[in-house]
Amino acid sequence: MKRITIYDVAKEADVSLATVSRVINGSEVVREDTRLKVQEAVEKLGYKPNAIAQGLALQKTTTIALIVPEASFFYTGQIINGFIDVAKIYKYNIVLHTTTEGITEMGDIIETIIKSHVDGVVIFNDKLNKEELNILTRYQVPIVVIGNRMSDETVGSVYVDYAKLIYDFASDYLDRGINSIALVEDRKNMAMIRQLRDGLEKAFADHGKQFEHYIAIPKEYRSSYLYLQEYMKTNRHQLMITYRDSQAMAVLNTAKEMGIAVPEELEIACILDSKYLAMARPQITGFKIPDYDLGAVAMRLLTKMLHDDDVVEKECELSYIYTPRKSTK
Amino acid sequence: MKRITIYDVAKEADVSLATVSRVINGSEVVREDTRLKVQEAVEKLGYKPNAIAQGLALQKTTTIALIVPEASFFYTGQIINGFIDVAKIYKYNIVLHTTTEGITEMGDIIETIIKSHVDGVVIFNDKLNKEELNILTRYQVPIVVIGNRMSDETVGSVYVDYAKLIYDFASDYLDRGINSIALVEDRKNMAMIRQLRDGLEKAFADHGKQFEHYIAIPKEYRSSYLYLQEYMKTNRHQLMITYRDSQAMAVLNTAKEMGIAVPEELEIACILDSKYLAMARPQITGFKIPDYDLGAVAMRLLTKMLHDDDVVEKECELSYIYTPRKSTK
DNA sequence: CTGAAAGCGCTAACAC
DNA sequence: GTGTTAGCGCTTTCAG
Repeated sequence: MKRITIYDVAKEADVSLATVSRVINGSEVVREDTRLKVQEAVEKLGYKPNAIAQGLALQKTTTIALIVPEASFFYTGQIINGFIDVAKIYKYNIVLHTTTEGITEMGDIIETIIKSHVDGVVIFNDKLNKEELNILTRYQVPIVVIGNRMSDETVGSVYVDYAKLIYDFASDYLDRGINSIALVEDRKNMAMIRQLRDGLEKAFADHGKQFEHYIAIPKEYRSSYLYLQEYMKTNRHQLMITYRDSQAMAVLNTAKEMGIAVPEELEIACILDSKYLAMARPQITGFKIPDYDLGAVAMRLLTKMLHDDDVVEKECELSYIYTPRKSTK
Repeated sequence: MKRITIYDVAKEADVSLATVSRVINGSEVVREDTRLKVQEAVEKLGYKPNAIAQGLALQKTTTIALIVPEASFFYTGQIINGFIDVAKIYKYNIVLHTTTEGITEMGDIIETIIKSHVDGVVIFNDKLNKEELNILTRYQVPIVVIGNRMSDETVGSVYVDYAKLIYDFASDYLDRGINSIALVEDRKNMAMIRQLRDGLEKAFADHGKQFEHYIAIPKEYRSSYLYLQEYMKTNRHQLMITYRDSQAMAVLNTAKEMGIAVPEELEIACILDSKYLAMARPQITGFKIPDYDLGAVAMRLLTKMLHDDDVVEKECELSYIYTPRKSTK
């Protein structure tokens, strides 16, 4: 069965292919009865316009590329969900790219994106260097970055100010004289951690102190849990802040094993909130990061950049919600 | 800056566009010096072949569509990861579609998929009726289904036999005279639950008994946790099996609150294993479902169907790994 | 209101 | 070896 084309429809309806094209694109200037004739033919033949050919002719694909890191798919998943939901509204298809450490370099992805002539790209990735964005820009692909604040002519961004988040949080503790605060790193997300560290250091500096307890989990440890067990044998803090839920749970479990009372002796807070935090006992304090919204707003911003020529607000800061639970006093 | 085409390169290198085409496609029959001349021009101009135009000319897009449910993105995320990893190997792009309850009907997705002329589609979705697959088949799009066993000329499938999984698991308990077994449903994944129920019923039947404790969580409950608390006040079982990790944790937490000893008085097992199961205390028994592999094998199967004309094994059953932990005796 | 024809960028016979 | 040319399926002036 040969795939049927606009030409077949034209013949069937006894009109020119130009007319068929007008009908399927909802052009106003077609007489009612010819429209019906065409629609019947379309129906009868089961014709579906070839998006590839349309893309070629129109010089636009109505698809946009989304780049995310392979890791931490739970958080990423929400971003994708938000993203796709609004992409749908605007009828955009989305092609998904993931950057796998060592396997798929960003460069290759950029390359295929350029070749595929997507209308725009949204990038949620830490290992993001300006260089690569510039290549995209050179090929005039509109870009929205998730997670990093940045913008210029063709790039917009949607982000949460993690530095401010942790600055405010820690300052409150420092105000109350609680100084032994530790931050558990996450190698998977260095840029994010960078921000957290900056915020924390600033909070300490503003209190005339210096931040010292940055817990970097050595590469050789398979899970942060194993290392934290080790670490907590010889180190005690009043507040431990982790990036991921799994790290917070590791700290909590270790504390339990060691008979450290949470939150009385040790308080725990996690940056990235998740439902699992609420399932732990005691429930762990977290910050609701608007992951879904990051995706949704990014896509929304992109459509704006695609359609409105006038200047729009290219930097969107989204806010988090502090969600105190039982692991903090 | 006008997007530069094969024609520009041809002019720059002073050859015909056919030659340029040969070079970029690695045709052997080009003389070395012309090849170099062309490559220089490509480099100088920053030329990237237009995949859309190639798609039109070649009648193939090297992209495949992946349909997943929006919900439960953790498990889904792994499938996507596996899927993408092997798609990369074969240089396929992937366009992602999600079926949102009430918002995006499968029908619409099928429609856009047909229009976009992807080379194949992989579907991981419960609400999957044969009807819709047939439409795809009619337009000769090769399909691989994840999760349901089925196949014919143009469709293959990759799945785990949940019925067998739970049959074996429950039988072992029944053999030992443990009959009070309950299954917690999950409304999000009815087809899966159907299988579990079938397996359980069969196990009971084969032991001359009847399975009775199917715990359906009423729609009005926001979280299964709230309902399970309620339920467990008046119902006691020896073994409770849940589908998701969150449900297992809800059962565990409730048991703790009520002073029910796990696993002494109540055993808990979860079908879909996750790292969170290992973080609970006691750690919860689960079955490692090869989610990543489901995605990877599906994509692998699809490429086979795309390239090899000869018959291949169209049904792949993947096996789970029983992972006993502290919540079972 | 409708048709003819010129592309969109690239590939693939078919010549030379 | 390399160039010419006819599509791939659709959109869009430009005539009529």
